[in-house]
Amino acid sequence: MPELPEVEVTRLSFADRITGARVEGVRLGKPLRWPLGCDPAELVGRAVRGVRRRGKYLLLDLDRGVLLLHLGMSGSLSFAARQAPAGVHDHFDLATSHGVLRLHDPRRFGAVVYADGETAPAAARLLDKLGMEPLGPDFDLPAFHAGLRQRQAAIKQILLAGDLVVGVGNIYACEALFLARIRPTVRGARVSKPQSMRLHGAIRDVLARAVQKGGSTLRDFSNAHGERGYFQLEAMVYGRAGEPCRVCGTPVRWVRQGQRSTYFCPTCQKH
DNA sequence: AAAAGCCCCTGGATGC
DNA sequence: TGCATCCAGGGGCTTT
Repeated sequence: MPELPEVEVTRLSFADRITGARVEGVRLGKPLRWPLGCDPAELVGRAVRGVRRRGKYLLLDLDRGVLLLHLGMSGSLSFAARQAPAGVHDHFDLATSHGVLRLHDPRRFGAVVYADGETAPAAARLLDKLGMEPLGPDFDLPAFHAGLRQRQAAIKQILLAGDLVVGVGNIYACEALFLARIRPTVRGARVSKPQSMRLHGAIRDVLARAVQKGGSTLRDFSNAHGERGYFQLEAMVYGRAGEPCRVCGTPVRWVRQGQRSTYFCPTCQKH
């Protein structure tokens, strides 16, 4: 579910309210992708300094240490003064003096990992290989183009890999490639300078607009207030196989790339 | 080194 | 109604 826009929308929806809170307790449900990495009791009493995002990870800064949260495919966070009793898919609660932060994640591909700092091994293992932040000042066009040129993989796979640019998942990779008029199967090494320039702009544009719309809610995503996103209504190709391209009318085509679905317009995205 | 597959897990939609 | 199959927003790890 959650790509960069959904993670950022989630962050914005509770960061201010949890900042300054004191941890009062932790409740763990069924196992997530990785173990927490510390005794939950150790977290009690610590203060929440703020919430940052790196790629699709949320970093909950404590006065000592950091909690890395990842929403996986089906995760969502809620933050409320009073939470209902935990449901079968609520696998992590962080009770604080300002309210309870709860991770709901049916598929349990998500994770909550404690590390003594973002450079500590438990965090660095996950964060060190991440690429450029597409909405940040470090999303450098020459570096992006050079990074693409040295790879033989399909352009869409390079975007999803996250080691060149982070946060672009299946929906936004399809959408950005459509906006840039690039065929998802083109090898990175064959992407021209004008194409990578368009793609660089399209990634920023589509992610920023998605944040504005509250993200995409395909099934059940909602921010920490329980509000849904609406960007899916503006999708040009994602999930629209067989439907007419919104630009030229050609039926949108579906292909499989590395066990993921890819959608594109064969006319608008010639190469 | 880079690319391609393999899984982790649950649930909803579809088809017979 | 019941059961099988396929698909789903991710990504680390293992194998080529």
